[in-house]
Amino acid sequence: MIEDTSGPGTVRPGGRTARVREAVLRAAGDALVERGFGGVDLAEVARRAGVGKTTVYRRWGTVPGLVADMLAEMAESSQPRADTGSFAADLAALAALIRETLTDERQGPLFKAVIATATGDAGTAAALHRFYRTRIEEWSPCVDRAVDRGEVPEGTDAAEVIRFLSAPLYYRLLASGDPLDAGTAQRAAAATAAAAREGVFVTAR
Amino acid sequence: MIEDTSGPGTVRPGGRTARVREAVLRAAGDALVERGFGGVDLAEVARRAGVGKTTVYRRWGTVPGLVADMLAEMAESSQPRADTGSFAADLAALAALIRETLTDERQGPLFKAVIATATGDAGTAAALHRFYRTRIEEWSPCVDRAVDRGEVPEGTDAAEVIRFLSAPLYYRLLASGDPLDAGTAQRAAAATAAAAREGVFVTAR
DNA sequence: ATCATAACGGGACTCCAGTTGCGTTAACGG
DNA sequence: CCGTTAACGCAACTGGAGTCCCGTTATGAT
Repeated sequence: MIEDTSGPGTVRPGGRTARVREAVLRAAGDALVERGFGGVDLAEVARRAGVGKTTVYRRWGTVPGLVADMLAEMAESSQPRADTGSFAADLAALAALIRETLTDERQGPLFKAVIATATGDAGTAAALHRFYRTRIEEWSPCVDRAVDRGEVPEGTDAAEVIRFLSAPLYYRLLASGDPLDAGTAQRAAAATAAAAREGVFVTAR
Repeated sequence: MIEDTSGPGTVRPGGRTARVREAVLRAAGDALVERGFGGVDLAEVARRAGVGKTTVYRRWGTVPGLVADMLAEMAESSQPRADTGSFAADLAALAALIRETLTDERQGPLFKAVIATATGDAGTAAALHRFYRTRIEEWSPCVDRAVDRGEVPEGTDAAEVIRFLSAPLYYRLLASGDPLDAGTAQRAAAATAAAAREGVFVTAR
């Protein structure tokens, strides 16, 4: 199975192909929000995107394939990062941002559907993990600055702090079903800050 | 659409019906573990359970319907609760137990699949939320005892403590994909204990 | 401007998940 | 033990998701 990369075997990501991808990903997102993973069929996505269904089946093949491509797209658009000058306030801002995202009328159901898809497909799972890795890296500087300011101990694992902050919100969204109110976000920030100050997230070295 | 509950309209949960339910739920669990939600069709479940597929379609109708019934079953079998005499140790024991469950070869994939199913079906979601409510209530006494011993402040919300303890483990299982190692469970316990001691989970009253 | 071909689109076709109709089994009340 | 009927099982049916074939469009290189 050796691929011939010589000759005029070019790829064509421009013009029409890009437009088709954009339209299909948008339609797929709409379908996921409305029906969730499981209620999406590619034929309908194709119709709503104004695209031949053969195209969708050929390029993406399955719903998980489509979702994986969506996640690659989502990982590129970056979020604004807070910089208040205080560790606790930075964490509170991030917790509030995550809460707003997960309670958003569109984003909430979309994240649910995407995560559900990832539970059953290795490729989608890999794309999802890449997405969270980039998001976590974007916010890590908040923790690193807090270390520099002496608010939390040297050696604190920034990524682990962000994960612990996010976790309670995702837990409610996906598992317990308890309301995602502002108090929960505040508690998540306060709990993470308290634990970080005590050195719970210091990496053994 | 008024149902006639009078007359000899009896329900028959005994004998054969119970055996069929047991066989079908087990087969459904196996299918969920192997293929995940999305890769399960009721016809195959019926075959593996040694049961007519009409029966499965009539009693449960859809995969989410089946999963909701599984969750009702799961909510009944209770877990052993630790009682070490120390708040930190109790939390560590619970964190370790959750970690073992989620990394178990069968339970891990099963929980993933069940949660994925719940994201797309209100009935399954309700059953899932009931499941977690009962589990959280089972472990709440650990926190209440800690309050009695004066290890954490009066007014600490036991359910919220348990949720915060569980969350990091579920977050890794479902979202970030980072390894669910023993250290993570320990950090979850330590972080929750630290936050609880500082009164983060004290309910405003 | 021209050409080779990557990528798209329409429509017929297939296959099987889910439905329906009806006969059979066995649970439960008497 | 017997009768009623809830619940099950078999087999035929159907609708639409996913596949295939082949013609069309338009991209990118020259």
